[in-house]
Amino acid sequence: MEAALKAMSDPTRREILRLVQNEEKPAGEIASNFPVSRPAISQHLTVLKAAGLIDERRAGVKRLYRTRVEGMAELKAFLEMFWDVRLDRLKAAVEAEIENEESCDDNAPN
Amino acid sequence: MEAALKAMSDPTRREILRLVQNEEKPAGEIASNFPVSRPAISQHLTVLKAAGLIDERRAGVKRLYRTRVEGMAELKAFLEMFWDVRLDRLKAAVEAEIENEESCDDNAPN
DNA sequence: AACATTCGTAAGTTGACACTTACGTAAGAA
DNA sequence: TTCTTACGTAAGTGTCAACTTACGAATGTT
Repeated sequence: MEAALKAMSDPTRREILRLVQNEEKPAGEIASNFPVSRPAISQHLTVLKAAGLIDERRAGVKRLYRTRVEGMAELKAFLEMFWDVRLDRLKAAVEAEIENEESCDDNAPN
Repeated sequence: MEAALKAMSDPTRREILRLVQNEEKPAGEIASNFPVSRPAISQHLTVLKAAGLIDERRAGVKRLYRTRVEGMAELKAFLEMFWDVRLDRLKAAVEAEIENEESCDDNAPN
């Protein structure tokens, strides 16, 4: 999960995920969409695979990649959980913020 | 947005976000929850603030932090869009909830 | 005034990371 | 077999990020 979030934090890897979202694509074709070298993309694919966000399949001399739905679902669930705690409080937080803008009291906590 | 995702990819910063999710907390109290030094946490707070994920307020000699709901909502909307849920509706709903704090209906459009 | 508290900032170190070029490997074609 | 295609891996480099200690700034207290 930690690895998945870190993998997602790189823009190149996010674009890779987008490219292989619905269809398998060979590494070379994926790399052709980026200005960096093919080995660089290969390393990104390794990171994504280790994070459980993509699957690899060998077809002859090629290696086909595609997003791993389970991994994406796990990451999504983690973030949903992360936000759900706040969503409960979202309304209250906004309301509190509005009220604080109105009455500027000198709160001295502690 | 890039900054927000990168900020979220660090476990210490995620824990900080969790700590200040509902209430303002001074920097020192936040730092007391971690094994690293106080300046390290101060730097994390700077990163989170630059990413728009937390707000800072000065109260006397202290600095109070808490999550910035707009920033979190933006990041959430971005990720929702990423895993291709048709979330134009939810995004609009969240934004409406932030701006139209008057009409607090509990729409949960999934 | 002098001092204490709370905290950010400066400067330096270490390790991780994204990238490069060079090379190795596996599969199919000639 | 030999050659070519499609890759990953190794090794090295520059940059950035997370951390440390030392110090300074701002506020509150005596």
